[in-house]
Amino acid sequence: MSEGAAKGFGKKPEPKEERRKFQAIKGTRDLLPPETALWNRVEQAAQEIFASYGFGEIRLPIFETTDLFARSIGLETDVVSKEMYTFGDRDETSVSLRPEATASVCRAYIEDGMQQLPQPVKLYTIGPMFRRERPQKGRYRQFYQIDAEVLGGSDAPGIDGELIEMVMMFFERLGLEGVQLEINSIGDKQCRPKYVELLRAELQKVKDQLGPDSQRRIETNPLRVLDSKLENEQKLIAGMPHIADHLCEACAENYRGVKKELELRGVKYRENWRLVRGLDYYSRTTFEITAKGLGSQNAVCGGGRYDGLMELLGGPPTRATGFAIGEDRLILSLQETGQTPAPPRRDVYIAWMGTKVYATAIRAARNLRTAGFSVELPPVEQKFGKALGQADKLGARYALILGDNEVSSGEWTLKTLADGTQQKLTEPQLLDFLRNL
RNA sequence: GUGGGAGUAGCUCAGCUGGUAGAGCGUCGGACUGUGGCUCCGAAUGUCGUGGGUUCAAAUCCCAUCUCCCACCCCA
Repeated sequence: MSEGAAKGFGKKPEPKEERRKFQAIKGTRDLLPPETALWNRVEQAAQEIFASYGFGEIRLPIFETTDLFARSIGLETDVVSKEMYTFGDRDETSVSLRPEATASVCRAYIEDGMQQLPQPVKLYTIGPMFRRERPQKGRYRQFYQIDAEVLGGSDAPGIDGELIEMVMMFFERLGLEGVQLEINSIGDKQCRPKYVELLRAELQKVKDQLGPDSQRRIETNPLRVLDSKLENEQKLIAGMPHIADHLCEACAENYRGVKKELELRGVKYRENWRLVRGLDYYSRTTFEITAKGLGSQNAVCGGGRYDGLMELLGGPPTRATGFAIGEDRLILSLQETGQTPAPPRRDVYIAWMGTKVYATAIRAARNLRTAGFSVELPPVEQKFGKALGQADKLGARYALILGDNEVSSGEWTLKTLADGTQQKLTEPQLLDFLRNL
């Protein structure tokens, strides 16, 4: 081991911490069986469905230079200004654990020359993100996102429509309950600034009736005031101008197109003119999907179009749209509505006794496993009654009984745990029998 | 970053107005050394989240701190 690798450990004297209990860092957690089976099921479904829409998987670094995120997400956003895990690398460059995936996908698109591929390029990625927030229900400091992006090509509403259809299809396949899609258009570089000014002016008129947070946002980000949940602000906000009435013709046309696309695809949506996304790079269509059983952090998916981002990152002008699913929340919702995975089972538990049969037991286990069965082979000899007890506790379907009698006669005993019946089978018969279930 | 609630065995929790820990479940062992689920018996495991204070005496009262949960905020 190099000296450098050891640096930083055991530096400060630790007086009397001999029996220190280690625990996971705040906001992080272990995912254990059987819950991990549910995670796998979700990720497999995503892979299958996304593949059917022509998406390929991209695997990305978990950390990047800090300015990639600062540039794309926006310096003023909470995510960048106070929630990133940022540290200096050995050579002083500032790097950050990724708080989301879109910036990295765009970086990769440019860096790996994906403009050369047939457009649009459709990518998805699944993995952990990091944000230093106060944990609560459905919110962790390390959380998982299932992310999909459509890069390049046109801004045809069909692209947004298909993307949204895909998530909805995914949720439906999983049996997610209480799914609600909300959409909005927040305009583009042409029309949004004008609307923001108008909104700011209107908000100024009622400034003294707003709370301190909203007052501050009149200057920093008026759109966010629309997001406020404060009871006494609702009436005022309801009277504010709607962005839909102030979109430029191109944006308005595009928004109509997206809604038409959703209707064509039978996707139910609700328009929410107050839906504003928190990340700077969004433009035009934005959407959010909520589901049942989630507490106050109830968005399982958020996304939208970000046509200007690629240029901002030094790439060619490239249209793009995408979404991120909060996998932790998705799974939470599935669990809250009763989708609990069964604990792992064994097909066959091998109850062997007598050192003479051990070799046979090992061979049987290997052959059964090769044939695709889940097999438990106790590593030491046990009392017979206990072995069956273990088989029972592990939820095994069959117990393969191997003792002197079986080995000498060549007729093995297979016991069905559910009803207690037994049968004698030769080794080839056993495999046949199990295969034909 | 700001509030509220909670930390006692692996899990769920009891422990009244201070007298240095208990139940159920689970785990393991036995009754039952070639037939499991039931029943019965037995065992192990806690510096009572951590540190300090009050007291002859603290799981219990006081202060601090950490962690978890929920909400604000923000977002997936």
